[in-house]
Amino acid sequence: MPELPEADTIARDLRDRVTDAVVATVHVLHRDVLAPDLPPRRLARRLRGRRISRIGRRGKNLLLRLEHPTDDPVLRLLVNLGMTGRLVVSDSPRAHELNHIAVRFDLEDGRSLLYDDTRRFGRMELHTPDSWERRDAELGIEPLSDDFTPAALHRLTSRSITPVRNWLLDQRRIAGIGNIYANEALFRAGIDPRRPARSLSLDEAAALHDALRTVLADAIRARGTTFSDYRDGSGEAGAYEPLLRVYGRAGEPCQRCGATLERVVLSNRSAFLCPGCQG
DNA sequence: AACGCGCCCTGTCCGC
DNA sequence: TGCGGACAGGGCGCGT
Repeated sequence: MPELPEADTIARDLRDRVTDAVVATVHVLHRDVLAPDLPPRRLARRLRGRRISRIGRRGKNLLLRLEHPTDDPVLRLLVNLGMTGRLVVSDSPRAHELNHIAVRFDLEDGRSLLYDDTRRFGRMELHTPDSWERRDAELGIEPLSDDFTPAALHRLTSRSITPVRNWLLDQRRIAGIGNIYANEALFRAGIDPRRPARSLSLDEAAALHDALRTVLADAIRARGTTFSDYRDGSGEAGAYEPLLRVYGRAGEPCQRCGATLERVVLSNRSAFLCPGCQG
């Protein structure tokens, strides 16, 4: 379940390994991971000969900047990893473990960048500067940026009646939060995930703001959470899972107050909470 | 128009 | 041993 910390970890790994590599050919093995307006042949034709000049992240999406030796405009490949997407370089020790390679980017140096996705919930989009500008505008604020302040969070939440856990998952509001870190942050802020977003006081919004930043930064430091499927850019698991305080821990005692942690369902998706700390 | 729901997928786990 | 069902949950299309 790659969220912002997992995407960040993968971007850092790939940055070290494939920055300045040049794409030779692209092989699409499962076209359903490509955006509907991106036929495999077009992806291959447009990427051939391009240099991977920069690797970044926007929300939970990976962003590969691809430059051409002539004056062609820069292209950006956006990779949303969905639930089970992985981006691994072929010379990683664990690359042979990939069983569901959907797209293979063969590089001129003989290696390949492999996109593996068991469930094929992931999507790739290829953007021109113009289309990227529009796409970027659809994504919400970066939670680790300077623009994301307690006041900004309070202002954003103040107009929505949806449960705050659901609210946090909407990428148009804040970009990069998924179910794991939404639940973890709400626990640390002492806020019940079922509460309407607009019921949060300024103090509570400030606590949530602080919790989100702490949880995301800690998870980046731990190279992400491997709950079941996530792997980093070398195919390795993340180390944050043991640090989760509520996610996936229904029935266990709360580490803070000892009450039994609960699982509830909001919009067909699990939410986890401590009835003592988040009442 | 904001919001909730069902669907897309496959692998794993659990109960019978 | 095998099988059906629940579950995982990001994002999108649709109905309200």
